[in-house]
Amino acid sequence: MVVYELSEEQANKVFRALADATRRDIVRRTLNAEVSVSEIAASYDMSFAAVQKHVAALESAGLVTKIARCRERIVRGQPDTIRHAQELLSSLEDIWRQRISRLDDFLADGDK
Amino acid sequence: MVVYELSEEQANKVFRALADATRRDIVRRTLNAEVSVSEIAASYDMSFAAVQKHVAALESAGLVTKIARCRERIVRGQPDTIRHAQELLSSLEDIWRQRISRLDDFLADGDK
DNA sequence: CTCATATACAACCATTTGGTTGTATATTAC
DNA sequence: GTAATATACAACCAAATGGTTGTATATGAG
Repeated sequence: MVVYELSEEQANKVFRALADATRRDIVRRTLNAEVSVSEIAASYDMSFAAVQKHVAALESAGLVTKIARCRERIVRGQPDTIRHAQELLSSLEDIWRQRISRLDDFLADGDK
Repeated sequence: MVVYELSEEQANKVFRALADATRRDIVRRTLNAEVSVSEIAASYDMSFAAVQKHVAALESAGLVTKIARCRERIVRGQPDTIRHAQELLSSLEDIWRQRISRLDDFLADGDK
């Protein structure tokens, strides 16, 4: 199984993009249904331009994509990028598990 | 099973803390073995104080804890917080899966 | 054609971030 | 006691972030 890992720079962008409640909410909405930038902007108490910037940050991180549909830009959440972030976190957890495993081996060895 | 979810503010801190390659590396090292702040600082081409700040950011996010051992402060990675972050990402993926599931239902309904 | 809508983007500004150096304190080594 | 080590933390600074307003362009409605 080939897994396309995030580069360090991509990982920075993805986690940075996720470090904001508004952006996480935009990701949720765009994973749940097709929405335009205007529709997204209508939900938040900030300017259209501010929401546009949040969407741009998510797009740059690969967490959403935009496609033109007539006048509108439809924003789509990208589950693959979320999965990549999960895999990075899993690799951290694995490091911890391997350490525990080594510790178990050491204790077992001490018993013999 | 009770899962302690991250508050929005905690989630912001956790993802913000993970959005830096040096900090991710510190998390890896502290999950792998017990290390002091000085030992961590020796690995990076920046001042001790800068590394101290990175550790403080990780501690504030709950990704590491510090315990005093004589003069040293031993930094420990906290796998639980990583798991909480994973769960947040899983909940995003679930939203997408539920959407696909709804779409499948709709298509199946259209066939009958 | 004209008007309204949807988007893009530049310029600006306050706050936060990520680094620095300097100083202080506690503990260990001699 | 003195010197070296480990940490903490304040003050400072440049760059990035997250918001704003203003302007421009493209598309759809009448």
